[in-house]
Amino acid sequence: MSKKIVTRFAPSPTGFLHVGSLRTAMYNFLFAKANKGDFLLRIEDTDQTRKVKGAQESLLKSLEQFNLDWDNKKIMVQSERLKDYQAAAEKLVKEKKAYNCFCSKERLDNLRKVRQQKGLPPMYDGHCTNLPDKEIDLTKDHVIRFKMPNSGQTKFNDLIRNKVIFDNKLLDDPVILKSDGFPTYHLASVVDDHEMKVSHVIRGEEWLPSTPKHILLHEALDFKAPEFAHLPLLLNADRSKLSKRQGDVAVEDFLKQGYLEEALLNFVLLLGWNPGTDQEIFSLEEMIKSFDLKKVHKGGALFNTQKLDWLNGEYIKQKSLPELTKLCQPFFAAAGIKTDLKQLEKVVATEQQRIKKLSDIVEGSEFFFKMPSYDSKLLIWKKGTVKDATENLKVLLEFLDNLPENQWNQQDLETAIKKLIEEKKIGVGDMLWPMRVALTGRKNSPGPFEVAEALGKEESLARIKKAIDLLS
RNA sequence: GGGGCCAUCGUCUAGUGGUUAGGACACCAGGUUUUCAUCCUGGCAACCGGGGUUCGAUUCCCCGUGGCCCUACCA
Repeated sequence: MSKKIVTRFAPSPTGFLHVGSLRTAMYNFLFAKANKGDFLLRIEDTDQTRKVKGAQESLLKSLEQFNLDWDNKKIMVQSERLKDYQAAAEKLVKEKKAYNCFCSKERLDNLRKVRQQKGLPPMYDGHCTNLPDKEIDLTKDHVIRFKMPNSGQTKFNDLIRNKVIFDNKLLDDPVILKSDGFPTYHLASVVDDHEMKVSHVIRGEEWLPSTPKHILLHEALDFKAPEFAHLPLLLNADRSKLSKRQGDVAVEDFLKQGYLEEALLNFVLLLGWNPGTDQEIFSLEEMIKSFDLKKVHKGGALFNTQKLDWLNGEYIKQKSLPELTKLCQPFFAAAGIKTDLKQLEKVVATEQQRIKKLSDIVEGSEFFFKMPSYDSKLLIWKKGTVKDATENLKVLLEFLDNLPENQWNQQDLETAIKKLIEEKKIGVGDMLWPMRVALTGRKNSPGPFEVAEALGKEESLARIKKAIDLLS
């Protein structure tokens, strides 16, 4: 039996969950679950300056919302493990695999500038590599740098990209321990991945260039390096790495707009992966069943919400009415519309097939709560034969007035009114168009029968009366 | 500048040493419908370029071009 599969998601608590991170977390989750392994969580809060209050809680909440449940009860938090990183760094120094560096920020900035002007790679020049012992004063500000080999190559087999090769002499000596005693990503992630027995590191492509450093670090620490898989990036419309300011990137933003978790997850799943079949809609269980890391793409994918809108519409159509109503309620509330759930359900029913996002529900159904003013000309059907809808509306009004209350539902209304139309030899549209406009005040809206039901008899009759007044 | 990664319709993608290069979204047209939406039918639309290898390359190799990422005491 081969080793247990362990993956991890390791976000930095610097803000809300990013859609790209959502995909990374999901792929890690799916790969682990597809292989009966563990999906672990770690918080990478080693940069004190970028840490945002509440971000960790928000990240966890988002993952829970998407049902990406992690397996360890206790989440590893890097800021609580400083001693381990320091010990690892000191061990490397003792073994001469790393060294103390006292170079000031000014010196480094200048070094970079000079080297760049000369057209050289802006690497560290090794100034502190072989400092004599007497010049080492550990009470002074310093960092620890990991010494990279200056010859040979580091190769590894990326699970998505296959063989990747780097020349060691082109690798910079990375800082692994900062002057504030915190580790950098490189050290912390290596120490932790080993500690957590991570078997597969699945992360964004931006980490590909530093992977040789991580492999060398594992080796220097006598750790066995995990497998690596570097995911393609999510891109803005201009093909740059997906970022804020070109639109929403936080998962929360999308949820606020009325995208459903299932739809967002499904959408992001398909950005860089597909099962090789025509299936496009997946439950989480189906995702786990079909997921295969080998089928992940190499090229980046544009984050284009056109297809997300479609997917979201599909998921909305699949919802049960009570469930959808509950989901829509906050959007109504935000618009100042407070009605009981039963009434709301009728309204939502008229819009379920029509909306792409939950937020569309408000704009689509405003007329239920407040009759908009409209031009009387709108009551005349352009394709119709009747120049004046007044007569038809009067017939309708009288008919509806006499319709028993218990027949006031979409089905019975439709049957009854269509029968009436036939008896009176009125054109279907000549009757239904003005009826619908009378009820909604809109050029486009749900059908007249469903609207009438949702509105109720009293309000429907009142609106038809008003339409007749408007015409005379 | 250096290094790495990548390259099929507008977008997400399938796929192959010989295919009418397939699907989905978007778009367009038609049908259904009182309107819009839904639904059904149809249509438009792609293998970055140049060299090889080969009887034959979209597919394999090389070069180029383009895009992206990295090049921090950020992750």
